[in-house]
Amino acid sequence: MEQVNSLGRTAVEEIVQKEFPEFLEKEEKKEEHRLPDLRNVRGSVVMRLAPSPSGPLHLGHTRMSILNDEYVKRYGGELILRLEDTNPANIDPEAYEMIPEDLNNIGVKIHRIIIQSERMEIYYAEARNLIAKGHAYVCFCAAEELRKLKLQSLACPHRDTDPEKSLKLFDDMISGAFKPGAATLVIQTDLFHPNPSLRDWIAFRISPAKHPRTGERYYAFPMMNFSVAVDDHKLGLTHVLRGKDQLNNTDRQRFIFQYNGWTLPEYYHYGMIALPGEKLKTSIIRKGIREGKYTGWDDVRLNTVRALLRRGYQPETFRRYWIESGLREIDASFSWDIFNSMNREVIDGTSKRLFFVKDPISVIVRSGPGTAVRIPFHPEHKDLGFRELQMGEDPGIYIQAEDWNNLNDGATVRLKDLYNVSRSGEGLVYQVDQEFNPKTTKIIHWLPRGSNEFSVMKPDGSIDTGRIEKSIELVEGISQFERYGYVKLQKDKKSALFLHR
RNA sequence: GCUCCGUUAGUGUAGUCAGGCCAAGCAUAAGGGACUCUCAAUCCCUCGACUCGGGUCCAAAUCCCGAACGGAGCACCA
Repeated sequence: MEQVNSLGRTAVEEIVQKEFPEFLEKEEKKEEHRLPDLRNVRGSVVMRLAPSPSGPLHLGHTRMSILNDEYVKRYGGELILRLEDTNPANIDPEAYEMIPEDLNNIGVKIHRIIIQSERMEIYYAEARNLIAKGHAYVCFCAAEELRKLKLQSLACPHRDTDPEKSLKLFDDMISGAFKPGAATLVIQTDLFHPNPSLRDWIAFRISPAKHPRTGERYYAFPMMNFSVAVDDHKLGLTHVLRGKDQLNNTDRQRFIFQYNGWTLPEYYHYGMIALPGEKLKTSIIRKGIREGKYTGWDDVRLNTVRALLRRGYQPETFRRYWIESGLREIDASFSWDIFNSMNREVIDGTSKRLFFVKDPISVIVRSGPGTAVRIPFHPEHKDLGFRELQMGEDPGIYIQAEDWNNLNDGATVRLKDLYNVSRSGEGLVYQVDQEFNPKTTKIIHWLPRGSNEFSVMKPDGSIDTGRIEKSIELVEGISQFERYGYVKLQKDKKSALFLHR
């Protein structure tokens, strides 16, 4: 093995090519992760994304977005963005714009946008339809009361109201005859259903909050289980991808399909993904932004799509990650290690290298020749160009405090791409004719005195300060600061956002 | 407590529907090495898993039963 290794890569490849061509072929067949086929696809598919417009999309949303997009692209058909704004109390008017933007930015193609608050008459009509068939009734029980009865499989006093009267009561309800909380429309299912959460469930409730889009036009709003079932059918969905947390809801919605004789879409319930770190609820972030704790929805500390894109994560990375995660029903935790590694793979080849000296200390190099060095922006992609570090007359340089502290008196270190120096007291001394051996001499990066001040904002909220090469003027976008990590440069060229190592 | 779902290495997954080619593949992490004037990238090697117990079968990660563990739901939220 050692012998083989000592040959170097090209030599080994040549030998393998000559002697064992079949190995190389096998190598190329390396399979990409592929999503499983969907059941019962007839020609094309119709699928949907159904976020509630309570804020912009976050990391968790990208999974369903990418998966749906992938399948629609595979089979052809339509991807519908359905904004579920039937709870006026939980709507951010700006989200109607932010969500399509976020989707577009991660490369998800939306064919049609549906807004539920524009479809209220449809829901009312379907509700009347079910009431008339005796599948729903207007209930005046208190929330607690109804819950208690259901747990005991007992009917509430309003369950037997005849359809005629229920229809009248429903019209009263939506036109504002009852106080908030006083009346609901309940779907009749089976009081003896073994799963208590499937017994008679609420389809409409009164919501007095002013709706950002419909104002005070509507007084009673459908619950998601009702509007989702109606829309999934009316929009002709063939396949529905949703989280496991929706399993009970799927079962509830089946009743609507069954009562109407509608054909069910194919449902898939993928497992929950635990996002590491504190789970920040949209409402908490919004509050934080208002109070100035966060700079906005794209604050580097947040896991919103806009924050992650701003830091330099690539649309391709989201896609690869979620395709690899697939549709499994197992709960898993999100792995930043793997996510970052995928992103690194996407960006490395085009990320220009720069020296960023964190916590710089200024030291003098005695008897060093004033000189300039020319370094490629990328060690393997010389076509990305070169940058220059100019020592000039000033014998002073910056190195990282950490590197200085690790350097014993008399010890030698390599100033990358320059020359060797050794520590002598509080300064460095140029080492003439010192042969450089990377195996024994540690390499550190450095900057000529006079380099620009710079700071890096990190996702944990901390800030690294230091100095950056003047040639940052020639670089934009994502850069790799050597021995530090990948960052996204800001337009001002005075700061960057930390991406990952 | 009730209902439903799941359980492959530290992490993410392939394989499970149609049992044998799985003494379990890939990625990532970790350790070692090659290369390299970055602690990056690239390349090589190593480490490491079918939750447990029964059953069916010539043969089980794969089918059946049970247990344990984990998760989701049990809202006039979505």
